[in-house]
Amino acid sequence: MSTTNIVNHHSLFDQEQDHEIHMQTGFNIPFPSNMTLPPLGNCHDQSLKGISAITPSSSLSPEAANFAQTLLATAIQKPRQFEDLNDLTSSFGGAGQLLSLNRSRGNSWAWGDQVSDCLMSKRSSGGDDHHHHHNHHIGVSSTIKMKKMKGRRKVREPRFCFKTMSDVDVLDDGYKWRKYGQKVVKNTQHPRSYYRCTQDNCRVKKRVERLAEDPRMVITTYEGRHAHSPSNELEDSQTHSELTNFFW
DNA sequence: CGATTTTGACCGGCGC
DNA sequence: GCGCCGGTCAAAATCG
Repeated sequence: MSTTNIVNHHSLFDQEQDHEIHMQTGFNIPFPSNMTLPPLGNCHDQSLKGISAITPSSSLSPEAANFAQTLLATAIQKPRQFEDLNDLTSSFGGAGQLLSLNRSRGNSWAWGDQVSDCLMSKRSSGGDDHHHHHNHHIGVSSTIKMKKMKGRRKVREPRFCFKTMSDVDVLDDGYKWRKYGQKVVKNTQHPRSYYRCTQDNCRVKKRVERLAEDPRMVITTYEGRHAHSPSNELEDSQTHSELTNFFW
């Protein structure tokens, strides 16, 4: 077992000093050493540029898919720690078949390319770069400090997205969502939908769209972390046990 | 009738 | 500055 590092986006402007951004990582989970995940590819979707790379789905072995499935469910529903994996409910075994998983690396934030440019140069010169090509890492972990740009201090919630082959647009992830917007995406006929977690005081958002090149693919992007567990009752949490027990 | 969806308005960042 | 674009708001419509 080696370790896979799941990377979430953390972009925090230091509240006191105006000068630094800290990129942080998420968490580590066990990863069987005899399994290889497909290499990170590039995301062609303009709207997702900088958010993450998307892995080619066809090269995913069943084991890897199963692994990724567990991974995703864990990341979504138990983002903070990976203990207590028994009551983890994976809802991806139904209509939506998970084919690929991708982790975010560099990011281009809403306020411009300065951040991502700095990030990229930092990465290419930094010592963490070799991790990119390591088979047993989905993502990369590092802590980066960089200059903050002028003006407003803003906080970006951690984000990650994944790609799914699915007929249904919104995958049941155990949380309850309320749609608050829909926009047409340039160069595709498929709209993008915006959802917010219905839990009070929970500002987690997700958006769902279809890949322009392959409309069978659904791209789900999560932003933020739930400060609560899935409010839905764990009515039939036994049907996913074969998935969640793959490793534990 | 409360909750959710729909859908155009609105807004801020960015490029020209 | 202006227009485009991604994201959000919110009022009306719809749902259950």
